[in-house]
Amino acid sequence: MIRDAPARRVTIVDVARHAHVSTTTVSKVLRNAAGASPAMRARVQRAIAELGYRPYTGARGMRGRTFTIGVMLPDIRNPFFADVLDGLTGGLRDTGYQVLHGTGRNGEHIEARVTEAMVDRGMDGLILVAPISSGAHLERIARTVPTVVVGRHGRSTIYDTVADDDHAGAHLVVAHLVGLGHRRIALIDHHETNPVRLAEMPNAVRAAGYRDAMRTHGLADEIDVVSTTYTHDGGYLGTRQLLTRPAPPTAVFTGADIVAMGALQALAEAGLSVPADISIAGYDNTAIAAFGPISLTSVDQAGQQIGANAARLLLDRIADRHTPASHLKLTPRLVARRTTAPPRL
Amino acid sequence: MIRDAPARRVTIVDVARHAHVSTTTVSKVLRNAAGASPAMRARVQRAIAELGYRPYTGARGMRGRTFTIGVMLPDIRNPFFADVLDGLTGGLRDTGYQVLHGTGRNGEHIEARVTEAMVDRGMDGLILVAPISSGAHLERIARTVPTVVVGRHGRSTIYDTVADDDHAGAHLVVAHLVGLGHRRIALIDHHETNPVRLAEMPNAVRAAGYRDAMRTHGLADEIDVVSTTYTHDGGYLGTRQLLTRPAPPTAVFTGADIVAMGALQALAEAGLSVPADISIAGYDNTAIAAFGPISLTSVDQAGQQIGANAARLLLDRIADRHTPASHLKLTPRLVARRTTAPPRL
DNA sequence: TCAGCCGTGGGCAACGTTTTCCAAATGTGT
DNA sequence: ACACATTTGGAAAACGTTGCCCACGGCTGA
Repeated sequence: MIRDAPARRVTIVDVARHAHVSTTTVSKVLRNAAGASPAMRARVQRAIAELGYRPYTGARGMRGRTFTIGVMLPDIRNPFFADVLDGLTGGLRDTGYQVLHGTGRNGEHIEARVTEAMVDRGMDGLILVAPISSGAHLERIARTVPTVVVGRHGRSTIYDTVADDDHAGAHLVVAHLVGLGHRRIALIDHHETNPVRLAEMPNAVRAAGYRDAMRTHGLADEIDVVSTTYTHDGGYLGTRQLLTRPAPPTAVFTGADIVAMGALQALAEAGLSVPADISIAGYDNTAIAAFGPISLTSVDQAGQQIGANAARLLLDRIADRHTPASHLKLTPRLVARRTTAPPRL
Repeated sequence: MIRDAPARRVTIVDVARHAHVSTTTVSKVLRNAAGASPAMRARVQRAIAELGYRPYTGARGMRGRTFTIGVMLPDIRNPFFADVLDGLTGGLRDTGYQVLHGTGRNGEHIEARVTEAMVDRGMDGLILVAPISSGAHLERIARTVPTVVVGRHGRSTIYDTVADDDHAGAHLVVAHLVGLGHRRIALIDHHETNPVRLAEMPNAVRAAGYRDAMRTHGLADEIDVVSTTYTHDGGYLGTRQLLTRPAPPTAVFTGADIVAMGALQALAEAGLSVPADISIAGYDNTAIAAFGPISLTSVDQAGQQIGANAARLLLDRIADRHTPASHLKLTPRLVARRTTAPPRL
């Protein structure tokens, strides 16, 4: 025989029998609820340890709680989300909640599947990181289970949000580049048509911030936006497109570090050197930006803090569903590195 | 009032009442089990759609299945694991299973918490990617729920495994470097003392493969191993250590791409250029290795395929728990790029 | 015509836990 | 010693789903 018949799981009934008490008492000890004497507690604890009992979450769920927090991440490859996740798990440590995550893959359909799967599994709270779902879907979810949305700028009354101040972040970058003497500053943006998302998604807000900052610095005529995608390939293609301009930009602001990577690759292939020929700035300050040989100027939006705050808000929301929704906006910070310098001449 | 009282979830009873049938019939339709006429099916389907009913997984779990596959990832930052996850979810698409993952953080304690949480949640199958837990723990898990272990070389009779042939991979790298003319080829390894893991963990097998290959090429005397950790910092520190050698190596094989990143940084700081002064090879062929400005020579272990195979094995294992355990070993491939070249002189 | 057989739909118990209620036991103040 | 409050432990009913049964009706074949 290759593997034993899977031994029946130890249940609360087994523990009760083994400790010569009722299941009620065991349950009280488990939840350390009132109504069990210290002596009983000790006895039950011992039985639990001896039998290696672990409560079955499915059954607990049927009575209301699963001690599980679901986290929807759009993309496991973006290290910024890893920072957020670190902050989250840090904030949820020692709370008795277990964090499980699912990947939405930046697809509306897959994202809906993941979030509904989490609801179906009776999770006690949800954290949705940079979701692309419609506001209506988000509100429907949030009405069912306490929810915090990270990295999106809507001001729902139903769910809390934590986001980076992307508008300010874009201003930081433009100000930095203008300060270095640049005027032809282009933006590589993530193409977006949906009007709701156009207002709420970080990329849209960054783009708006860029336009606004350009105008503020009297560079309204130099506004130049290429719409691609927030991917390595998007940065590559967008940059190639920019290089065909009659007067190519002297600096490119990419809305995300990965996009900047694609841009760097396109520039290397075109034989242009950074920052001598052209300056590049990213957004997110991911580990790769800090990496020496790359040394990308970027905007740090403090993923860990965002995650930690989201965790805190979620715990508050679970504790009381009736307080008004909070909307936190964290201030970003420019990290100037070696991919930005004054333009030639 | 800020948010409505969370509406009671629609249950199978509601559907049954709405369709004027029994819950049994609804259940049959849900699982498309035999014993329901086409007419009934249609009626029930309509009721389900009208009410927006979704089965509650917790209750299903109590009857045996949760349609959930749990994936333990050690570290969400390593893009290689993202490849594995892509392969996994690809292989599990359209099976009705939902994938949820948890992070073990390369900590024995946290990893145990995550895996047990998955068991507690009644998951139908588990995929453990590069776990660091003891073999005993893994077998205990696998006895409870169908389990596939990815990236570890033990040959358990209880769980299936899928791994890269790390021994062969190390041979590929050494052969490549020797072919370029290198003799002083050092290895940066992950420090490991636990004897079981020493035999089973990929890093250990890579190290063994390195030693073996060096001997094969008559370079037994040149074997030089620095033990640090498989992190960026580990690569940085290990490389600094190697540079203090009386006769520093002309080539460094790092057991992972991230380690190579740290190495590159240390070399850049030391004013050495790659590959003119020293060659560097990594392992995993992560996206960053392929990235133009880096262009790291690496070993591709086909994360997607590993994941897809793990998914297939798991589905087989769920279908039949009694077939003997399979142990797949996938052949890696060297991807030579611009960080390796013949040594000076 | 009738025994036997399917096919169809439903009743009901079970899964493991929490929680409400209740009874018994214990303690307190006279 | 007695009434009364408090503490302690347990019985039992949920929670939502599945799957084993069974009953009923219509058909088949002799």
